[in-house]
Amino acid sequence: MHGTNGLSRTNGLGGRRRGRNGEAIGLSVDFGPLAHWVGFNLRMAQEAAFQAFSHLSQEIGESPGRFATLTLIARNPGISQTELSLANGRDKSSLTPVVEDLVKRGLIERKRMDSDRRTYRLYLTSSGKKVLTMLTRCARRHERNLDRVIGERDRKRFIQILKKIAADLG
Amino acid sequence: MHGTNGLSRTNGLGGRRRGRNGEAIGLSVDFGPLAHWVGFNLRMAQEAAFQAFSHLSQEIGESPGRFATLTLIARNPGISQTELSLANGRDKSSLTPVVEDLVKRGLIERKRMDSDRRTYRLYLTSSGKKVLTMLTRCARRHERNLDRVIGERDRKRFIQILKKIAADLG
DNA sequence: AGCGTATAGTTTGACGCCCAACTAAATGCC
DNA sequence: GGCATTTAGTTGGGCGTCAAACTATACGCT
Repeated sequence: MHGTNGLSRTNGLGGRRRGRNGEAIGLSVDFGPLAHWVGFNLRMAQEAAFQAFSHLSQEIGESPGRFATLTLIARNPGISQTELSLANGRDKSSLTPVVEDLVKRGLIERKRMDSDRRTYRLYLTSSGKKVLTMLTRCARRHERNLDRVIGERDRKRFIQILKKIAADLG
Repeated sequence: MHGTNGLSRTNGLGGRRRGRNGEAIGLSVDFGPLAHWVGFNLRMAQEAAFQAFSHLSQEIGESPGRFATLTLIARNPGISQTELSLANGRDKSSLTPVVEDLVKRGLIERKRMDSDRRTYRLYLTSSGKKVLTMLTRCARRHERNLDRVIGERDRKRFIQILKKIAADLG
């Protein structure tokens, strides 16, 4: 160890680098304009939140990506895969393997429609409902953690802004 | 088309579904608890912002992921790959192909250290600086768009909260 | 009825990411 | 000096994602 290691990730603002002879060194990194930009911080926050939820949901043996999918099916029984993928913000092709897996594991059911034999309709099975209940508990715990970080005062406004970003840039 | 299609993505809040006989249908989707949860909205916002920047940066023929990497090298000349990956919030192994590509295209330079022959030090080349300048212009445009959506009044606080989430959950 | 167009879902290929295992080099301890 | 431990970076496997091409159904117009 030569003194160039041991990066601290703690200081949220890009810390000053303490260049000796023009070289950059550890212990703090200059984030430059990244520190003030929304895009970068949005990515870092999302990543951190996702990781945290991922750990929680892994405790009950479910992948975090399944959660939004199951919730949306539960709230919109009979939803089609395309509608689902739009609501979930993913390409419809990404949904194919997910749906396959959920069907195989008996968490959801797909039915062909009579009137339009192209579309499927998706429904939660009772075992899917059980899993969703557990995942939801998990998510609530996660949300409580986030709420503590954000603070009750700013929470509503914060979510409003997130929604606005998703809507206006979509 | 049977009336079950044409999902509207516009209404940010999970709209009411208009179930006829218990079936869910298009035109609006019930997001249930997802609508109020930070995690979901964080993901949607990040995805939207990323997509938007991706389109902008593709106009100048660069992948959006390169941007933070180049900026961090520019601000911290001689940074090591591990430091870089930490600052950037990615696994160090993800950096290997990126660095390879950037070196091959002449945007950065790697030098072995004499004192510790395991670590590389990364530097921007002059052509790398040119590319970064273009990318930065691009990013500023992107940020202006985001600022318009967020509003100048909330911007500072918003970024503060994002930073706090990344720091506290990291 | 028939043909062109639109739509639902799948397939394929590429990419970026993580994690775990690995190699090479440095450090610490005896 | 020698050997266990730590560290920097790479490799390989797997996963989730997108975009484009594809299949099949449905719709509209004449």
